[in-house]
Amino acid sequence: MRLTQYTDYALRVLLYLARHQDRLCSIAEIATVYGISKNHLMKIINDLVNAGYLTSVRGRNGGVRLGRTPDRINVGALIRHTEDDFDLVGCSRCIIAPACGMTSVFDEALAGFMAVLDRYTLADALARKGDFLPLLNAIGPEGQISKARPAKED
Amino acid sequence: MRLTQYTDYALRVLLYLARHQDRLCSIAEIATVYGISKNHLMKIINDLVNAGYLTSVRGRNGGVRLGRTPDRINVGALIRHTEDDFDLVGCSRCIIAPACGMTSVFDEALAGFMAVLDRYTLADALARKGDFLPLLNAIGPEGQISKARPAKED
DNA sequence: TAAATGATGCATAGTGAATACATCTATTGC
DNA sequence: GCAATAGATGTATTCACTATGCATCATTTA
Repeated sequence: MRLTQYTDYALRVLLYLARHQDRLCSIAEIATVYGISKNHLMKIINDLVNAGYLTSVRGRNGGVRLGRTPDRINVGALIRHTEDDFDLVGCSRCIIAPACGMTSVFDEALAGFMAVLDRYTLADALARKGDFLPLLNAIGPEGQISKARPAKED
Repeated sequence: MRLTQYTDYALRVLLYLARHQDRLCSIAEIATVYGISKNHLMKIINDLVNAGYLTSVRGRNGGVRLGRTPDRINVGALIRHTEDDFDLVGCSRCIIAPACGMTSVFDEALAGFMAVLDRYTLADALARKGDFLPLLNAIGPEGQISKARPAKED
């Protein structure tokens, strides 16, 4: 059971921008920090821009920033946006589906899952743990992680 | 967000066998009824046999049957068995993971999801909706569905 | 006007699941 | 005891989806 990397990256972008609300960040910068594909990230960011989560500025010295404050970005709503397939098991291809009691069980389980996510905003997630800026700042110019700061639990 | 077809098929097998507890069913029979790969199904069924969910009988006139009564087959436990990857987003590959507040949010959401499934057994699922045997019986010898009985909601 | 940066579309590659194939083992019926 | 049936197991191939790469266009600013 997994969400797509699409959702993963979208969250990382939002978290990063939430920590840098004072300035514009270029897509190249974010891609380098996380060590992921700039091209892929660009598509995700465009999607987030179109959905209103981000604001983009074109041209020289351009970049992106959050389109709303972190307390107005709901995690559940975001995931509903980035994940489009919530057909947990392939009921659409199963012949007993109309009389199958599992469908309602899964519906209820999914509702339980989303209910938790709906309770949190990006601001809540930021507040839940310590600042991760030191981790981001440990990234070298080529995106490699400085081993001086091992990733340990706080 | 999806579970694997592996889980999907495992559930279908259990539901089918729960409706035919009076006799042994061959893997070929189950594969034909659902119109799915017999080879793939065989591996899933073997897995279920090894886990104690099913009992198998080799040789001529052999087949499989439930290894426990439906009320002792917990849906949550089953899915934990058939799904081995619950790393919803790729936290293991994200550098801010140790300080990221999303991990605990996802842990909580996943717990909410599994909590619902843990509350139900196969017997509950069977009781939730009407009998689907008529649907299964509408299958012809080659596995095609008789269109005389459209799949409508009860 | 050139450089930087986002926007967009298409082609390619990687990954993992599903499927197919082959062979072995066990049981039953004749 | 032999042949047929049916499960057990391992390997290889196909397929779908995702991620990535590449090319090009659009926009802004120094």
